[in-house]
Amino acid sequence: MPYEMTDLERLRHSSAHVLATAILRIWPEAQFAAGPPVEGGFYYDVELEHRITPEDFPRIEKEMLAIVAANQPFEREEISRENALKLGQSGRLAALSNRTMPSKFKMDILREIPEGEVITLYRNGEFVDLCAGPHVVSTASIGAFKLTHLASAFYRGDERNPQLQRIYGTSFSTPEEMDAHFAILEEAKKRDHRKLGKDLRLFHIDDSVGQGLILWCPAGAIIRQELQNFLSTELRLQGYQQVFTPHIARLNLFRTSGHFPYYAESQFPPIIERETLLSLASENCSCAELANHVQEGEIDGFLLKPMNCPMHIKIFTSQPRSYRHLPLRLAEFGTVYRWEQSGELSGMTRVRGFTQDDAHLFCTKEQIDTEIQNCLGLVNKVLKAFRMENYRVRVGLRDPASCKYVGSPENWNHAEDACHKAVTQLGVLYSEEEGEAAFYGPKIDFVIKDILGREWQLGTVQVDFNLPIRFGLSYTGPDGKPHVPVMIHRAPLGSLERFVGLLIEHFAGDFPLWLAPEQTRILPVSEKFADFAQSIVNLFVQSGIRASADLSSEKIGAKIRLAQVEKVPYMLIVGGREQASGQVSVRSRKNGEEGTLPIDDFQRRIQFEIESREL
RNA sequence: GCCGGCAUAGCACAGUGGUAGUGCAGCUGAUUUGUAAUCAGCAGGUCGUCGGUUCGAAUCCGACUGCCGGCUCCA
Repeated sequence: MPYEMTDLERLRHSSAHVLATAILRIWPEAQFAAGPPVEGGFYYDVELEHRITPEDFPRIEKEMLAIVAANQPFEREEISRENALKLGQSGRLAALSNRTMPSKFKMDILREIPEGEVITLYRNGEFVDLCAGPHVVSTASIGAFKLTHLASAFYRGDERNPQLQRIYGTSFSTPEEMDAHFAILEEAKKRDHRKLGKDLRLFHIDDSVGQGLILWCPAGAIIRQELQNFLSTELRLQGYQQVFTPHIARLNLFRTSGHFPYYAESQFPPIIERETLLSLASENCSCAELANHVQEGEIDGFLLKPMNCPMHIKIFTSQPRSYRHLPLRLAEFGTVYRWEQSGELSGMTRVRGFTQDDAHLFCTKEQIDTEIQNCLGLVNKVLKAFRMENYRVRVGLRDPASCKYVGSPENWNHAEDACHKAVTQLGVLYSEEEGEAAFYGPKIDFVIKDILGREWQLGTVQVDFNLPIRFGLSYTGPDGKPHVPVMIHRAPLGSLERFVGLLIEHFAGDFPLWLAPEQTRILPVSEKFADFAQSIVNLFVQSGIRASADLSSEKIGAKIRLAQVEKVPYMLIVGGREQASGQVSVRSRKNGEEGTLPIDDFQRRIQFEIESREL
């Protein structure tokens, strides 16, 4: 598929060629694979005996600078497949001259190019590369560049292939743009939720508890609780009912749902009952045999739930249902556990135990369209409440070539149609992507972009024609006959862990008042006014405002500084004048001094700000 | 999981084979303060864990654990 490169991508792609040229000047034997532009820069994958380290960067950058200064034009040349292969055989592709070793990766890539497609070379100076282009006019167009970091990557991302050294860099047409880029990176580093989470004591991950398992500290717990309260209110308004279900369930439940065999690789291993284990041990059962028994369903056990749906289904089936009960909307802040690969874990955004703001809607086929629309409306409303508006909507459809999907084609068509209609009605930008559906049904994902341009999947709405069949769900219709309901899974925030992680970065730790763990701090100018300060705290706490007093013997400047650093939204400075008049001197974190107000007035003001969830 | 880098006090860091340090935070005392850091003292460490080399290891070697960056973007 032809893809239009942006000007910046073209510049960075050309920068990758300059990087390769520079590396070849130092190590002529280097073998290159792919060198594309990426978000924030470019890279080139190289196979080289010498292990490149950051200490090599100045040397490579010096050569790159010389190549840029030499103003080498990029020349495009069409070539026949035979001649390209000949060049590759003599090591001339991605090289400065002929070499003893053939350009193996380039020849491999060459063989992948479909018959009939135009094959092109790009040259700058002595460097020749097999490349579809396009490129900038000349190396001098690269106004600023810098090598940034190293990584390793398997050729074509397949771990059976050779391991290559990946050298990352970035480039821009002017030094000013590059400075701005690094300034943004610096800012992003300050906003990193892993750093802020530690500084502001929001959460903690402890090795002795386990990788990817979040401990919510008191301050973080307040934020989570506020989010849950906010959502719970919305759920009540939209006719949901909240439920609670356990963290584990019998393995057979997940065999029925299909999660166990299908997601086995991404689940914590099953828990086998002690008696079962002892009896198997007495038969000298090996681990392999045990695993086989579990796999084949010959013994039961328990599983940490990877999904909440089967439990909600069991609440659905706990009593006879009729069409009058539908739609039945069961919601739960349900914690699920998934076995993410250790290298994939990161802070709160990629974890092994997380809490979904989950719900399952049981409805009739006729109700699907309305329910999906309402779900999308809810997600939209929630994201707007945080002014997280930099997102796109992705509709995941079947991959027509794959047979991994469960459910009849008719049902899939119906579901995909309903998603399409709902997204269209929502009136937001969306893309429909084949192969992105879940195995049980099509889905609509909300993908949000963070400050670094990384995309995170948050909210999701998924239609499921499959589970109702697997669990034999039915309701009595107006005709008095049983009918199969349709299920919709949906989570507006996705997971509270990931959402809070992104929220920390979104607000850079400066939470709006309604989310702030400590909303206001009373700062007496001296210990003489400690009692007055404490009385204000008591008053506020009784009214549900999160307040505390700094009764240390520090000077007022130090108290203010500490409150600023700890990102407390409001500071109330109190001394003799305030005590005499029953007032407080208000200082806001954002705007500094805001003048003196009667205590009641200030209290009303922030209560309004809290209740309206002002940003 | 794989590759690379990293691991020293609660946090940020110094210390490259010879008695483990600095700043902030903490505790104690003094100070009683008016809008972003008052002063002094004290305490805090099996230098991630285990093993090896050495007269001697935070430092050199190995394994493990954890963290960070990558591992999709293809000529």
